[in-house]
Amino acid sequence: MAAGPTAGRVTRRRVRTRANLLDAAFEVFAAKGFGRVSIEEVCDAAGYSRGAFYSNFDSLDELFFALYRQRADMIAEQVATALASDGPGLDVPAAVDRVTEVLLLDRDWLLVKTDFLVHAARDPEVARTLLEHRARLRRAVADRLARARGHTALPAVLGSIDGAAHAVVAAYDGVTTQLLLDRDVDHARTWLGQLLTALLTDGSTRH
Amino acid sequence: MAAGPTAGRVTRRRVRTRANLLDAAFEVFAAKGFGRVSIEEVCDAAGYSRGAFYSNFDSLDELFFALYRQRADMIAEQVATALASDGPGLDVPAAVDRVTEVLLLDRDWLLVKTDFLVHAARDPEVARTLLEHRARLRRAVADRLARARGHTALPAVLGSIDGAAHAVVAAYDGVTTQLLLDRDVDHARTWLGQLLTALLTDGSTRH
DNA sequence: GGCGTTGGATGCATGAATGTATCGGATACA
DNA sequence: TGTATCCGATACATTCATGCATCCAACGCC
Repeated sequence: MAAGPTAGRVTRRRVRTRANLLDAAFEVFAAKGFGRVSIEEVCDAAGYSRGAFYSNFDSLDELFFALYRQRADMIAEQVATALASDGPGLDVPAAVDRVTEVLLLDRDWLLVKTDFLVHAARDPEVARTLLEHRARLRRAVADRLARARGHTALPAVLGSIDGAAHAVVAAYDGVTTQLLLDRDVDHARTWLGQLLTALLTDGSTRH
Repeated sequence: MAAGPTAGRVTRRRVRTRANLLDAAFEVFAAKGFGRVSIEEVCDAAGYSRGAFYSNFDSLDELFFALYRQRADMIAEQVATALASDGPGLDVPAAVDRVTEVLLLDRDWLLVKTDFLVHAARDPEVARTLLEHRARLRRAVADRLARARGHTALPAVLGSIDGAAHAVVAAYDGVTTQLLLDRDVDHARTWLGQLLTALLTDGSTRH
């Protein structure tokens, strides 16, 4: 952890600069990628000097980690609230629309998240954080599916509701990859909708 | 492009060192990630000095690009042959097994591929190369599905055979992400099998 | 096997990023 | 308003990677 006062004295100024550094870092990381960003670039973008940085963080890695947590928490909350509302029936298209609005909101977040994935893939400690985030998303989905049980059928191949939730996250990951490459957000949204429909609804209409 | 002889004279030695550099680069990139690797590290791993590197490549980026093309071609070919064989009927579990054997062969390739994705996401030129690779995979899958038409039903939500092929690749991407995080190859294989089954076969058995 | 060409090794100069130590100004609290 | 503390700026030393220019050895071709 960074230095910080031993306990009290949460200086107003400090939280502001910390937030500014995180915001600037998000921009810069999204634009150039974690591996190609220097500490100084972040500081320049935020309008501070390196002294400010080292006063708040120990390394770029730590900043990156903090940044991910901050944004991931935000997203997870938004998804949860987007799914928590309305009754027991599951209107798949409507629910999908609401969720994709959040999950595929901006490409910048996907870029940063994928950078973080690459990071996590080589550090089990970091991986745990990312897995937790995914678990939160899954839980939100599973909760929603559980309330819809009996109203809507699920494919048996996926096993439990938990399996279905896993599938939803996998579909999200798959569409993310495609979106990162073709930059077509609208197409990604409809495509994710189709995928989820294929996975979650009765697919008896076949050809 | 790197210097290289003006035209002829493809020195035997040259191709060998180039191949050695590429192999070493694969190891090093997989282990540390593209963003954290220096030219000298690659040279050390390959047993050459930087002079050899600059004689064969102009930059780390170019080496990385060449490395990706090399491996991607290999994989695409393997997948195509794994799917081209046997008759018109589609035995999903068997086909899936054969393909996952290739696609989820080693984690190192997935690591490098994801690094490359991050790279491509910020450079449309590079993205095109990756999209071509994915298109080749899709085509192999679509060809296989086309031959199975009439023998097996496909979900209508996915639209055409091409849509189904897209879905297969998306599932692959989704499982890749999960595998990078939990490092459980066996689980990833069975999980990919379930997903593909859910996407491609008649899901009339529901609960 | 000799000779001209090519490939790779070595040494050096340059630029950039990092981390730290120190200093001046802002901030919170009495 | 005064003062002790904290925060961020500046300057510096150090390390590291890069790219080039030069040199020796291996190679291909006759």
